[in-house]
Amino acid sequence: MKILLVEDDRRASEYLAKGLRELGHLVEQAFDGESGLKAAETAAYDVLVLDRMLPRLDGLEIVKRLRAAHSPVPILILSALDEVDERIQGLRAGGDDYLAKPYSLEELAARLDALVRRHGDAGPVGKLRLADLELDGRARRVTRAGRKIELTAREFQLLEFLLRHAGQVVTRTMILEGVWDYHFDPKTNVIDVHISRLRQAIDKGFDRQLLHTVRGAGYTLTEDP
Amino acid sequence: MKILLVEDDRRASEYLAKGLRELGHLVEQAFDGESGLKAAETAAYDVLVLDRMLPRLDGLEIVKRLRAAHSPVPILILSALDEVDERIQGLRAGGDDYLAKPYSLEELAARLDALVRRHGDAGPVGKLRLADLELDGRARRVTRAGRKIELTAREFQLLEFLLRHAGQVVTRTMILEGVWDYHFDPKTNVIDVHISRLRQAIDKGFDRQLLHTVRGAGYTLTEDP
DNA sequence: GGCATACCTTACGGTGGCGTTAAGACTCGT
DNA sequence: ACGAGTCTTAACGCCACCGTAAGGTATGCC
Repeated sequence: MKILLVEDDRRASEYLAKGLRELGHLVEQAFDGESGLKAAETAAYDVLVLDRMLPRLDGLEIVKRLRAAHSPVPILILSALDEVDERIQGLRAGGDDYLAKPYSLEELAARLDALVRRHGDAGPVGKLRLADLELDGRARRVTRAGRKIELTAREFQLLEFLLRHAGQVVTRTMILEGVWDYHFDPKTNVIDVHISRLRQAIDKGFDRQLLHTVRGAGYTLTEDP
Repeated sequence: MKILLVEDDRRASEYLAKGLRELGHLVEQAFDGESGLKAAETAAYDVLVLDRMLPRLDGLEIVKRLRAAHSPVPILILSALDEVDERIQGLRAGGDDYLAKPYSLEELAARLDALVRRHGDAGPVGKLRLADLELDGRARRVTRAGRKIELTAREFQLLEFLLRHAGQVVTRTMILEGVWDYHFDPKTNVIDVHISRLRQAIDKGFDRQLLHTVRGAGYTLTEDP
């Protein structure tokens, strides 16, 4: 999923970002409150991770402003302090969860999963499914009709993205932003190539095709023909 | 670990208890506040799970009394409500974490683990097993297909960590945190080396490989090919 | 039908992730 | 203080994966 991480400590930020990326998430970073808020307002994230103490604009202040603007995005707040009062302030400001340093990546990831799940569809943990195609995020495993399918990292990300938007048409631009984190047109056919490979992997040899092209628009993953 | 579960809804209690036991925990149950408090005062638990609303003695009241008696035991509070005020009250009373219904067993278990870990002692030791590979934490002994396998301390820790996350992908960052207790990137290939050695030890000479690489992500221990 | 556009497929070189080996640093027990 | 066992670092080679390009195929418009 797409995460905005706002943390001024460069080292900590890189560390968390790397860890989250390893887990298959798409992470964008901001290093001060102001740019963090701007990013949160501009792009669509599945969840925000905010440090409590930030230069230029405090973490809690960001939360307040976003909530004032009726942004429903789930927010997790990081803090150096494990004081009850700290946590309470975080929640009162509109944060959805709270994690005290030193945080373990594992716990952070688990809470993010839980937050996002609670906020959206209450699907079971990390499992996406369409017809007989199943994707397990935690095990990084894809099966179709029970048979295991080997995917590369990119292919996996792509499939995950498509599954998250199953039934709707996803445009190339959406894919570029959601999977590659490109905010511009690369002028190449990267997407086509990966879609092609993904198709081979998940649809080849099966009767019912799941990955369809919508000419002029993009692609869609659906079981309806 | 040893868990005290105080929940008056019989059905819910049984469900949670069963789930936690399946995860290898030792669960004792109380069905009203009074007996819950008494149990908490008498026996030593690794963690308490309290329902917010309880007959005879409210969950929050139990927390307050235990804290007043300087009991350090970590406490997680369950509640039907996800209101901010509810959560705040729980924390203010001295609870360490808060989980709103509907909770998933998985999330509950994860939070309990996190709570206990944060509170000090490292994980409990029991027996872990995957296919014909068995690890006995107490005896510090590993066997595969009945044959003893000699491991160094690090290798043992590493294997234990992997076994605890059997079936899911563990990233390098997770391993660094869980096994080395590094919260930064050492920029070396320590992990690779140890994985390599561990592989030699547990997989070499066996038909079915258990330790698999997930390129771009990390490693996974699983019996599925 | 012809043309243009959009899309698909295949091939290929570069990159970087991974595995292994070997050598040096460290730790602990004697 | 020495040595055996263990941990970590570094070097090096391999190969899977990614992205680009190029040529082929389908689709829609006139």
